[in-house]
Amino acid sequence: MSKDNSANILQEIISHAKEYGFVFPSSEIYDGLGAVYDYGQYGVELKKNIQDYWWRSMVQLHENIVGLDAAIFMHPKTWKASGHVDAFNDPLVDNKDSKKRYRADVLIEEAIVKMEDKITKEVDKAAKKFGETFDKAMFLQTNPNVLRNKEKITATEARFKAALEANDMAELRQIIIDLEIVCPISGTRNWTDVRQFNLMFSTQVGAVADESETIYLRPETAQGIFVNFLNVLNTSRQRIPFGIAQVGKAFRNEVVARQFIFRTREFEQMEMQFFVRPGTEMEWYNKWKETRMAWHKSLGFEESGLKFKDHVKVAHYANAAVDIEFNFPFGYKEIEGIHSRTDFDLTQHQNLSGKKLQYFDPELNESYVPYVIETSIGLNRTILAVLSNSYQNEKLEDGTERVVLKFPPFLAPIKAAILPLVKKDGLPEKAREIMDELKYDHLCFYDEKDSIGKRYRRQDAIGTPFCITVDHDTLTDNKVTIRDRDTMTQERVAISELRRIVGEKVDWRKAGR
RNA sequence: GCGGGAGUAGCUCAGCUGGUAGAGCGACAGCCUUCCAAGCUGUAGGUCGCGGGUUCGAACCUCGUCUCCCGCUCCA
Repeated sequence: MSKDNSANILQEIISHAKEYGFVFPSSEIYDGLGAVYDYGQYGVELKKNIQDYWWRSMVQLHENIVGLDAAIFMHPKTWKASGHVDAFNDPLVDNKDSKKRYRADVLIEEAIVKMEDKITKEVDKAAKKFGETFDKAMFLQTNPNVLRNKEKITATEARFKAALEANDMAELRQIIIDLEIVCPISGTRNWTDVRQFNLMFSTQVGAVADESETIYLRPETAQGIFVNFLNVLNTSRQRIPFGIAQVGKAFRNEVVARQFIFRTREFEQMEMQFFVRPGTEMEWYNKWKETRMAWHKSLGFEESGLKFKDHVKVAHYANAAVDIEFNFPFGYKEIEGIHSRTDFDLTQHQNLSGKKLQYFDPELNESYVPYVIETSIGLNRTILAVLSNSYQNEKLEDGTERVVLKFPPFLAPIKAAILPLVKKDGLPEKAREIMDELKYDHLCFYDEKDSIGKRYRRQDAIGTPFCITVDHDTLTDNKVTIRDRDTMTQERVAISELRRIVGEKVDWRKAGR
């Protein structure tokens, strides 16, 4: 697929999502707010259905997983403990010629490594020259080249450290210039100013500014689970291994937030932290890897549209990490991450809070800080995946086209449309009767406007799996036709059977089958 | 932030060498219709992203500005 074509498909999906009430750009009447989106009448249903399905799959189907809904605001120390305060304050700098962006601290660190390499080379050279008589310790202490480089490293590190601690961006830039660091792409030293990038949004707690305290909007939901570990452990009668699941908003000041609802500054995560005995973490890591992949397949995603991608470089809190990637219109991108977080978070919280965050294991007769396997999926990304997987512009045999969203029935916003064939002869009244009965089980849609074909296509466009049509025969035989969205075929069934038939077809147990 | 593209009706877009806005689809109301968007009638909806300049006159030329989309580093 060409890049143009795939870009067009994303554009089509964005237009369709807006036109049919799935996703609207935020604050559109004020020219919009970049990379923020609102979910419309059908979007909110789709979102809720995906969320419910995840919750049921994780909490309802696993006796050893319980739910939690922790607040977005958390004690500031939380983020000190988690490492977010220190690890996600990246100074960024651009090379004006190559247009490439770098982390200023990484550039400087790399430069320091280069200096160290120089020393190593000098030592190797000398070792060759002097052979067996070579005294490495002596050489390191006396060789002028080595000493000069050593001095440079020490000086640079001191400057670097001081600049980082003082948050002095101008000084960081000056270090880059003084070290004569060049862009590996363009080879030039044409650098922009260094700018601080803060991952976390901060805000003030307290109505009076003077008395207020800066707190953060959580950048991940996980920490709410960790700080409640003891509370849940003490009240849920769960024993290790067990998990805590949570769905909620998280906020990150992304450098660039793009690609529709794929990467936004405000987003929703569906996370589960699974606490295990140390030493068994890889076993559970692999189990959750497979379990989560199977879940994605159950959404009707093509097997070829999903793949694992191991992290080469893992985050500061993890010892293993893998992404589940989905083939979006713009390529394979991460939709879920599975991390082995070790005992990093609980240990950190234990240290900072002074509370013992441990589990007494009766089998081992000892206490330990549990290890954690995290599954973390982006709800908004899943919505986009479901949308792009479902969106189809079909060419029909009769030469016409139709746009249809082939959602798995259990995810569809509207489960059934109730349509009187014509708007007279008592058909609307009969259709209303059916509507009033079915609406207690499912979200249904009543429509009597325009030709029946037009109404079918309207429902196709929002992914309604079933259209129930009341015709003249219905008045005497109490039967209706039920039209299948995907095959467009119809079946005549008794009204009394509708609840059962629709109920079975939209049952989430059907997922993946 | 840098580079590229684009802003005209809800959506997709047209609008000539500048002469103060149009289509299709959609929406709404009604008519007609016994099953797959294309029958008929009517209605609503736009200070052409915003501001300045040139001009008798700007959607169109010019300058500035804003917003959105795509790419780059970060991540669910």
